Amino acid sequence: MRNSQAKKDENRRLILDAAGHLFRERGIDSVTVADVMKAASMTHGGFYRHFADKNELVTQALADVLGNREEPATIGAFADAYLSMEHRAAVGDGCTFAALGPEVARGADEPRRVMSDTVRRRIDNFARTLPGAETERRQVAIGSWATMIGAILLARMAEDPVLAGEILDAARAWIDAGQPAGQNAGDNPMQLQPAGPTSP
Amino acid sequence: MRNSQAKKDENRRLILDAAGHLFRERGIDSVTVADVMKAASMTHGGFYRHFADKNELVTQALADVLGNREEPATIGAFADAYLSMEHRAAVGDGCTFAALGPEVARGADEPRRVMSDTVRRRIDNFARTLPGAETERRQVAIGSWATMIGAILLARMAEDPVLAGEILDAARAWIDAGQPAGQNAGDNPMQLQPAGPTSP
DNA sequence: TGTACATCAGTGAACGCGCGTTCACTGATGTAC
DNA sequence: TGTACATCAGTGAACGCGCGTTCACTGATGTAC
Repeated sequence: MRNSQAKKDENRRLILDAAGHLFRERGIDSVTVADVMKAASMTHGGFYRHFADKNELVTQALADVLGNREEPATIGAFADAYLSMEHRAAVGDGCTFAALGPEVARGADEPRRVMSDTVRRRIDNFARTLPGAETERRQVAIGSWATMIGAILLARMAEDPVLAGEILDAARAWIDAGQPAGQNAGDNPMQLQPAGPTSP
Repeated sequence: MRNSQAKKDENRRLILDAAGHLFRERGIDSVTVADVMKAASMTHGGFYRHFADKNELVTQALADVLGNREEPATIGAFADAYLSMEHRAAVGDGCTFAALGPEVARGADEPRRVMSDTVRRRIDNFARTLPGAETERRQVAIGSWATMIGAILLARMAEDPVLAGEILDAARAWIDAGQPAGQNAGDNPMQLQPAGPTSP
């Protein structure tokens, strides 16, 4: 039962979306090709009509999820969404760096390169939206972003929601304190899906 | 060839050390029981004289590595060691939260509880060594720690050592900027092995 | 202190299962005329 | 425009391999007397 090219493209999108969510939610190693195909409403055999192997899926799913950005306008708005209990809970829809950073960093070359390139681009873009001198802008960009990633990680490691909330709030205040007064202008390009689950 | 109790205890220590290093270096899922036993100079069959299953090893190795602390005296000294290219490279001897946080956070209950409890304890201990009012101390403790964890993650994701170095330096400066002037007193209890590889 | 025996730490083969991947098959799609 | 045929997207069984775990075995350790 051959499918049309349009249907194939649509199915490929379903596979990438399912992979992007499942990988972030459960980790790359723990998600099987069959899991992804099932979430995309297909059986596992057809997978290889779309990708050479699992590693190619990982690479493309990462590139896909790291490439699709449309972001809140200010660093403050971004931090508010990022450092929220909703983002803490929505791992599968949340920040890819926080969900998969360590695993990708020690993994295969191609996915690692995608993530590495994205880190550089994000820092550049983020810094560009900040005021001040080059060095200080990059420092604030890096410092703010690192704080957010570390804080969401800590908040997810902490099982107690009260402690998790304190961590997120403290990080939010810490970011404000670290910036020269009167910031929060310009949009930024950092990683965050639209709040709340959006797919499988 | 039965071993003495002393020899058994010694072997158990070898297993825990090997596991602590291998898990951080390659991730828990990617390290097999046979890998750990081989690194401890034994064959895999004897493993179950020490642990009921792999999950128990994970739990105990985490408890072990998260419990053994003797730390630099000041937050500045700690951040200097933490935000270094040496720590970036020494994943297997480095911060457990940065290496395994996401994987443990989404994994089995017992290891997760160990890590969760440690997060709370570290924040408490860290805040205790800082000056100022309670709220501010905890904010600085959480903010500094989150910055460090996020920064080492970003530095490891970035393949380019120059960019990695910039990230670490910027985070270091960001931490100084975020603190009320004239800090850096008291020791702190955060996660970092003695610099440089120490075992298998 | 010596002797006889039970225990049990570690070995290495084996088992069962789940995973990534392959393959024969199907029938709708697309193309050549 | 219609017809004949080749293509190929997706199916589901099967394969090979590696993993966690089990097990019979070994012989040194520890214990009872």
